[in-house]
Amino acid sequence: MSKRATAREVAEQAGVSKWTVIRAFTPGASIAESSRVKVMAVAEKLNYRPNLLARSLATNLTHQVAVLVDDFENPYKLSFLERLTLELQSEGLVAVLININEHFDHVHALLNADQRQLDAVIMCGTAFRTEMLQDVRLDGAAPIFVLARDSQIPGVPAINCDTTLAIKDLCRHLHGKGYRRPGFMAGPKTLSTALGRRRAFKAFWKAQGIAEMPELAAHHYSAASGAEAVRRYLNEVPPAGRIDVLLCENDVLAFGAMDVIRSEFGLKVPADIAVAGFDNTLFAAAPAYDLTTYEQPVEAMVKATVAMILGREPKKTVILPGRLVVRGSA
Amino acid sequence: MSKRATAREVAEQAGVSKWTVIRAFTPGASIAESSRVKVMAVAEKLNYRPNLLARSLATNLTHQVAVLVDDFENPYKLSFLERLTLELQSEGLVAVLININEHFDHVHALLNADQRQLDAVIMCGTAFRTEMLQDVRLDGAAPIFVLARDSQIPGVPAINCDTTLAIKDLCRHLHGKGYRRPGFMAGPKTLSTALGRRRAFKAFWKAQGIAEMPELAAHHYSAASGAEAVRRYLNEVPPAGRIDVLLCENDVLAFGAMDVIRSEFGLKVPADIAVAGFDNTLFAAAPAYDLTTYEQPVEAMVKATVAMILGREPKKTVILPGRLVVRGSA
DNA sequence: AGACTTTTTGCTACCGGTAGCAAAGCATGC
DNA sequence: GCATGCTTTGCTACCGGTAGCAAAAAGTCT
Repeated sequence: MSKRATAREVAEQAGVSKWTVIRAFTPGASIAESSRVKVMAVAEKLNYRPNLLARSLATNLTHQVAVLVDDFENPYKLSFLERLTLELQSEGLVAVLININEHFDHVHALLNADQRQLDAVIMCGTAFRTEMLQDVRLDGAAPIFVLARDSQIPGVPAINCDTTLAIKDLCRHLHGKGYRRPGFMAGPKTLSTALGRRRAFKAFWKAQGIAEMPELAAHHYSAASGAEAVRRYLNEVPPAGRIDVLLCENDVLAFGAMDVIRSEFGLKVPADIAVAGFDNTLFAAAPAYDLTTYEQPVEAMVKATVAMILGREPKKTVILPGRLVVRGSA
Repeated sequence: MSKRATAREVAEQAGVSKWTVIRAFTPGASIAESSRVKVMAVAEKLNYRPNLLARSLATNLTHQVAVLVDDFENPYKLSFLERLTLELQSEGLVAVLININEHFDHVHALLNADQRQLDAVIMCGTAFRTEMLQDVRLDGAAPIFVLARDSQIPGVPAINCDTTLAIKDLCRHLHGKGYRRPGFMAGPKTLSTALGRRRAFKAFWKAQGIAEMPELAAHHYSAASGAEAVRRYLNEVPPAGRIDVLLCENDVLAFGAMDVIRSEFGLKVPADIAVAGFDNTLFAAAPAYDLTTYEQPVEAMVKATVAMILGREPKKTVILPGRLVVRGSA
């Protein structure tokens, strides 16, 4: 009794061929209303539903999309996943969540996605190295999209927030507030996204006639790394020579930085050192942090990605503007 | 050129039958070393890899597991997802992430998972109502597991932290610290998990001769709801009659509560009102909150779940002990 | 009623694998 | 040289659908 009913079984009981059963379940198929009703009654009785696996094999479409994630320390990723799954599901697609790590890297994940015949691959991570992808031969494989990050790979479109504009907006705000000794906290150096943000940051302040810009390096995108970087800086630099504002590459780094600035050094944010972040994580709004930050247009980015996956929009890199969120920390 | 190579094509080029090609890719299959080498060379040349979709259709095993999530506001869910995907992937399984919401409820998700022939369903959510499942007829469908929550459904095992023990541990700690006017903040009332926690809380304090225990009701498991609940309470109750410690059903509620207690009412935590949570979210350790909380044994829970999915362990409800994490907030 | 059109139904071939049987290939013992 | 047993290979049937053609049934017109 435990086996699923198939179209053939329904057909037998309804006294039609299995193709008529299939047609009853295919919207727009040519079938007489009378036999549709008859088939549906039997299908209901036998609890029949079409096997999507078999359909996928025949149509070469799985309606599944791989989502590669490597950064589970950033709560921001959760809202991304929420929006993304929501948007995919509303289009009849489903997300296959793949955790990228030392044991299962991007190449593995792509080959796996390919073998599973997934319709598309969304790379939604931070730490991956695009060079790795050059070596993979994926002839008839699923199209790849890079979400919330730049893409260096030819033919692989990126869907990203306009970070140059974002950094400029943030810096303009900070400059307007009167800060003149800016510092920048960057994540892992090898990443191109980080490079772009840093470049924009330096360019802005140079244009304001400010050349000195300490750079605090965080090894990972985690609060602990942000904390460590700012701890090192504050231990090295005496109060007189310190920065008066710190722009962090993302909110999580900023949280770690604020924790150390306040708890370990007894300094005030923003009075002694102002702090700004990037992402507008859930916690950024909490009074405990009250972080000035920049919000990525998550919904628009996700919609653009899904539109490309569905072929509604041409596959090409899209850069969307975000929104400056001013709060008390800077 | 863009189509994927199939076993048949490899077979033709290698001068063998397609079954020999398949055997070359099947560990432990009976095949001569010489032909294995020959096949592999051609496969490499044509960039052939077996089509897992076709395999799934034939074997009735997809090696995919549905993970239903409905609570994307809790950063804790992210660490759960990380561990879960890691564990699944290490066993050759993959997680299909399904976002449960008003438009796509559990019944939809289960039917969808069934049609996609997924091997198992993990319900990893908070707000779903188990009653809904009673109506679904899933004859030969995938086994369902409830993770990090109780299960009321007969035949559906739960893998959960021992919340009764947890609440007792937490309360014992709070009592030991001298608190005598406890309050409890509960999430949505209809949920059985919430009921269990509340019951354990009341039982403990009653045993200590304390009968008065205000209950602050949060409508969702979100910081905003936690904030709102505590705001309402503090506005209603004059300082003299207030609780001296608040145990929240999860960390996120506790964060919201602390925000309001400190920022809106200028009270000190723990001096005026101590606060404790549940989950040990990433942010619980941050100096800004420094939250006393209880850590669920995520890794053990996830391992137990996957072991049952793989059939290594009998499918039955498992309750695992967690760990009290004492910090400054209580 | 017969010719013609349109709708409905059944069919073959296929998607790319798996399962397990039967035949072929090969080495060994007598 | 031949029976014997093991390894290797090829085969048919199948998993549960889709695609599109051909035949059958129903409807329309004169």
